[in-house]
Amino acid sequence: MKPTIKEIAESAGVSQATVSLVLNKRPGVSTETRKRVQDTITELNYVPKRSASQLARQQTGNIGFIIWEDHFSEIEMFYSQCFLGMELATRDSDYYILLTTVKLDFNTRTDLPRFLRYDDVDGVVLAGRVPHNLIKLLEKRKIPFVLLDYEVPGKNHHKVLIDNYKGAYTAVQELVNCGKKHIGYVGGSADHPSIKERYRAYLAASQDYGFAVNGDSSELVFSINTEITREIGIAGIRELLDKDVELDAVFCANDTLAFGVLEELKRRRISVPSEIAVVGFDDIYAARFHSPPLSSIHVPKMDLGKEAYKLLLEIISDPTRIPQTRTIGVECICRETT
Amino acid sequence: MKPTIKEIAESAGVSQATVSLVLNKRPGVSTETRKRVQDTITELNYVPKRSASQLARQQTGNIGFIIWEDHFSEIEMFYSQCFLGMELATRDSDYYILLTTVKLDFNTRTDLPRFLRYDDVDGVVLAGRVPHNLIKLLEKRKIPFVLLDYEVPGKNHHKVLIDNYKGAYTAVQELVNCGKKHIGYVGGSADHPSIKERYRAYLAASQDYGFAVNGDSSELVFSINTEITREIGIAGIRELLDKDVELDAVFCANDTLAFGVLEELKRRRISVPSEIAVVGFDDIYAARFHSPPLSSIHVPKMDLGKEAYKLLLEIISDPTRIPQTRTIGVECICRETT
DNA sequence: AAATATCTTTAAAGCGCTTTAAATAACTTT
DNA sequence: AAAGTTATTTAAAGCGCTTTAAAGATATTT
Repeated sequence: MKPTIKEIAESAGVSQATVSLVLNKRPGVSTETRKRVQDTITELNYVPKRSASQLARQQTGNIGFIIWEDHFSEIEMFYSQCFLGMELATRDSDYYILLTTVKLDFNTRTDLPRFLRYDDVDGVVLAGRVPHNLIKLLEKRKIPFVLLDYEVPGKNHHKVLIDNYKGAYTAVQELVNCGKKHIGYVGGSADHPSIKERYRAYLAASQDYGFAVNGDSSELVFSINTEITREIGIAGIRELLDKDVELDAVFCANDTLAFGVLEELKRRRISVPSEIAVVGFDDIYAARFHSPPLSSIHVPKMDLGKEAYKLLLEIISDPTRIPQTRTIGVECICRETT
Repeated sequence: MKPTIKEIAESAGVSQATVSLVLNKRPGVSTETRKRVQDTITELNYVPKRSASQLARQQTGNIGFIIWEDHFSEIEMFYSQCFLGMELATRDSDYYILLTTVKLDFNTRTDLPRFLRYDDVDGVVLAGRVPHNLIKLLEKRKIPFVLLDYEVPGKNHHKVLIDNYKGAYTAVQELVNCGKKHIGYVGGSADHPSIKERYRAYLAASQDYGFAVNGDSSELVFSINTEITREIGIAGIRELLDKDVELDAVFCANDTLAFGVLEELKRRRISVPSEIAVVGFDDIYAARFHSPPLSSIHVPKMDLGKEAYKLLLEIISDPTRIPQTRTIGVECICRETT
């Protein structure tokens, strides 16, 4: 049988309390005793039992990771990578992560993740778009949580976001640096907070670099409020092209759109990037392997997860802390479309 | 404060033991008492504390899910989907799944997942290719485990596999049904157990349907033992085409290869499927969206996970059980390349 | 040297369940 | 109606830690 703290105490000739103290690296133990205990621990190959310490110290040692099921299965693996980054970050703590998916139209009563139903977590990370009633429930139950790459307009939550504004601005700058002067915008999901930011940055850049005509770049913009697909990208570039305004570059709100744009450009035999340059956003896996390889804004997904975790830890240790937003930087990866 | 079993007992006018009995749906409680207890439980909104019951009953209630980190990040999401299926399956049990990744060249001493280091799991699922020293360690420690879509040649482990043989055979049959008579094979990773099976099935079918010349179909085969990529697919079909044997269809050991094959076919302006039909294996996400959409063998990934979980439960409850293999069926999805 | 302050160490209670063994109640048999 | 069965119920011990309050050592002041 595995040794318990009692065996260690006896074997080291001290009390259980002392062993517990050294186990948790707490002060109040003389250096010699500490060493002696340490040694018997390694000698007897002792590992403390989680359930016992959890019970005694009244915490679960788990943190939940909740994600909309469609997002998890998504080909881009954005949130899976965030999860991975977080998992890596937890490795030198003693938190375990419980990953689960939820439906977007989920019912607080019937669909609640088990770890919430049984109060088995000390905190929760909500990745991407999640049901608002879930968020409300967490607030009501006073369970510490942080939003990852998501925000509820008008609400003040702890969250970690990617720097959409800076990323988009950088993307446009890249285009400008390529000598482009008439930079269009193709976007979907117009009410998504991230997309809004990207659009806002585009607009600002269009002012700053003066490719807005009389302060108005609307002629260069295609923005629609439907789910983002490659087809939307195609439709977008078509509209801009057919409008017959001058156009020598396009910033796309994300890579999927950019693929659509490139597809249509190829169909029309418009050369990229010489005639029209393109840059996307997200730097999804396929961007690198696309032909031509797509220039895009790279998002350090693992870092997002790691940061969410670090923030959550802070909230857990001080639940009264006022909501804060942490922003993760991005960078432009230039490939062959610029 | 949340009520404990003691409050429930008092409120229902019974002993803690009785409450525990009804909590665990165990016999030995009269129907009326059971109901009364049940009612106070719901009334007081009681949920048992996990750590307490775990401690008392000496089990962890966790099961580990280990996957090679490269596999987890893979674009096909094969194992993530398995995980999802498993997670779904656990929802009406009270097991939590702890997901972690390992490096393939991992060191048993330094890289051991925490839940293994601290004995925090009742069982483990190993998804896909995993380090053999990990497997050995689990055996030595007598931790119940099942392999998911993987096997160690010559070793007898509990495992759940996809029916590679049947799938490949079905694929070839599909080609035969299309009226094809000279069916080639393009494969990579020749020493991978799954690929071997697929190849074996191809060979058998070539006999059965008589497209092997004098019992020898080697002229129609391109098989190489390197990592599978699209380029290998291209190289494969080139070799077969340039050999100048009759060829009117190709079965590819997986979809990635098939994409390569289709690319080269398109380049050579060979029409698909009329001149050469193609079928892949795995039915990855991109298969459906490829142009033309690829016919492939669909693998129910969620079912794999679910089955692994069910098998693991059985092993946990009876660790002496002799190793068994469970096979998950597959089906041919016919799209536009056949 | 006595009194006081500081540092170590520990006895013991408590966390919230499960389970065993014994007590009690409810039926059946003689 | 007493004895024997069987079905219910429960007291109490135990799971393996943490933590508090107090005791015991040791060092510092008067």
